[in-house]
Amino acid sequence: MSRTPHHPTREQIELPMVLDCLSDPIRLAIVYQLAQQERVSSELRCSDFSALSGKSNLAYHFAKLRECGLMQTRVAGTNRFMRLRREDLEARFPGLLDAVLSSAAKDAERLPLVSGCDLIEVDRK
Amino acid sequence: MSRTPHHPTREQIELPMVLDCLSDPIRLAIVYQLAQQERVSSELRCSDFSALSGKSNLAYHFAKLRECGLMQTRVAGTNRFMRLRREDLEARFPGLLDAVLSSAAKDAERLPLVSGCDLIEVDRK
DNA sequence: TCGATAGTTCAATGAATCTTGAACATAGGG
DNA sequence: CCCTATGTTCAAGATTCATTGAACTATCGA
Repeated sequence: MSRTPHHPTREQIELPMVLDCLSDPIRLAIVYQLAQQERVSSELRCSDFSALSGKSNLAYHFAKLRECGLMQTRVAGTNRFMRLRREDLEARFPGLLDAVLSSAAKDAERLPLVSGCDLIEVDRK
Repeated sequence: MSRTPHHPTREQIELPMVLDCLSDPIRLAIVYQLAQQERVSSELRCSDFSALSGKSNLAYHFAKLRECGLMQTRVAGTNRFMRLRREDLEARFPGLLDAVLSSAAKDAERLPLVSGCDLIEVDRK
């Protein structure tokens, strides 16, 4: 559990995998919330997403989001801090992430996008 | 077989379904080829995609593309003419389709995007 | 009317996916 | 040093998905 999880390099990011990752409502909500958080701190803990599903199911979705290159995990003590790989995504597929995010924002009422917690208070490390 | 297949209304188009549709390489290739074709005629027959897979598998993917609102089918005799629902997509999720298409174009070598037939000669009806 | 063509529909199979709970590993606080 | 909190991993289940071939429908042309 101590090693940093595997992430693909920028060039290894594949379009179908990215789209497939974003097509799951829970993962879309995770990415959406991470994007919202970028204005404040750019990182969130796993437990910040507990409203979306159970721990073990979230770990499964986190793994998929890492494997497809959408986000990165930094291990710090017993916490994992996740952040969007925005620069890599933008270099690889310009405009794609923002187009998906603004589409998701437009449909916020229909999607399980983080009911309640708009922005999360941050005070860490 | 004579009735026009079901299509969702503009407002019924859902983001996760659209992304899921586009995450399949064959469907992405279909959409990509339809977009290429827009410069010439905006419509293609089912058989124009026969390089991608067999007839019955293509019918399966066409159905998914219709159900999620990405394309429309017009029945004309024994042919079906398909075209992108670009205006509806643009109204619903502005910029999304173009972002995906330009991302696909950037990765054209990695994707099964219509080997060979760049643009298809059109002379119909 | 007969035959060929264009697509769909159906059934079946194997693969992949999502979800859950239990067990596990690791770090931090008393 | 124990106890707790944070996440991961594993096994199992149910569901969905992609692919294939065969059967079918409907239209057009000779």
